[in-house]
Amino acid sequence: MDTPSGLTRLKKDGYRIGKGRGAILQVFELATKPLNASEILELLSSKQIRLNKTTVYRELEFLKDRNLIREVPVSSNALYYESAMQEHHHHLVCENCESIVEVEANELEENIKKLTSTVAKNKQFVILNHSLEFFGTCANCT
Amino acid sequence: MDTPSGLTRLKKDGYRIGKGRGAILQVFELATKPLNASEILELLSSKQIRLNKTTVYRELEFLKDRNLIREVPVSSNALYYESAMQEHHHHLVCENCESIVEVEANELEENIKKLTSTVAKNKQFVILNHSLEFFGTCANCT
DNA sequence: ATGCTTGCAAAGAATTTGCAACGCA
DNA sequence: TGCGTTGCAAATTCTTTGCAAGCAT
Repeated sequence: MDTPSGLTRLKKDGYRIGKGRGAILQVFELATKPLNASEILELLSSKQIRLNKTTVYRELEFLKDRNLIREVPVSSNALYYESAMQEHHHHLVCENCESIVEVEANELEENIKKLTSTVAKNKQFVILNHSLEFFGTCANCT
Repeated sequence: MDTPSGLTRLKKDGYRIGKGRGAILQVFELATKPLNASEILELLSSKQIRLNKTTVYRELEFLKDRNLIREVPVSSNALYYESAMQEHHHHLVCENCESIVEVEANELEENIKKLTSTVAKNKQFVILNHSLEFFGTCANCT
C-alpha cells in the first residue's frame, strides 16, 4: 500500500471534496514550486476554473492545519505554500527573476541533522522542522 | 580601525540622519530578533518616538538597498528585517508563541558550505547567500 | 539655501470575517 | 437532508505613492 493522497485522507476523515478543494489539491500535486493565493487563482482561471479568493485563502488555511500543505518561509508579503506530500527539500531563490527552484535534500540532511541535535540541546528548543534556502542568480539570469 | 556604523557609512555617502532614520538605525542595533514595520513602530512609540508608518516602510527599503539591513525569510505576510551588520546566523522559530531566537552560525557553516558548492554546480545557480531556519517549540512553550 | 527626509492622505495589495446559498455524501 | 463548502461584500492589515512641509548639512 502506498501513501494515500490528500484527497483520500480528507474523505476518510469525513471532509467533503467540493469544487474549490478538489481544484486546489490538484494544483499542489502538479506544482513544482511554492505558490501563493493569487498564483493559485491564476493557475485555476487558466484552466477555466473560477474560484473566489476567499475560498482559496480559507482552503490554504484548512489544508495547512491538516498538514497537507505547509508554509514556505520567503521574503515576501505574500504567504507561500507547497505540498507537504513531497520529499523534504530546499529552495534556490533567484534574486533577479524571483523564480524558485526546488533542490532535493539528500546528503545535505546528514550535516544538518548533526547540528540540529546540537542546537536543540544548547538552546532547549524542540526542533520539529527546518528550512534551508539559497539565494543568488539562476542560470537564466546569469 | 573597526567596522564603521551604519550611521557613519550613510553620512560619508552624503545621506542625512533625520529623526526617523536615526531612530530606526538604533532599533536595529539593539534588536536581537528580526523585526517588521509595525514592531518597529511599537518599539519606537514605547520610547516616546512618534514616526509615521510611511517613514518606516520607506526607511526599511532605503536601508535594505544600502545593505545595512536585510530581509529575513519567514512564514508571514509581513516583511521582517534584521541588521546586516551582525554575524551570519540562523533562527529558531517557535511555532507556538511565534518568538524568534538567533543562533550563531559557527560549525554549521562548514557543512553548509560543502553542499553550497555542490548545489551551485549541479544546478548552475550562483549562490550569494543562504538562510536556515529551525521550527519547533521554545523552552517557554514546552 | 538646497535637496534629502518626513508626514499626511489616499490608493493598492493581501488576507480575514460574517452570512447566506449551495451541494457533496 | 444535514452539514461541510463556497461565494459575495465589507472590513482589516500591510505596503506603496504623491505631494507639500520640515530640517540636516
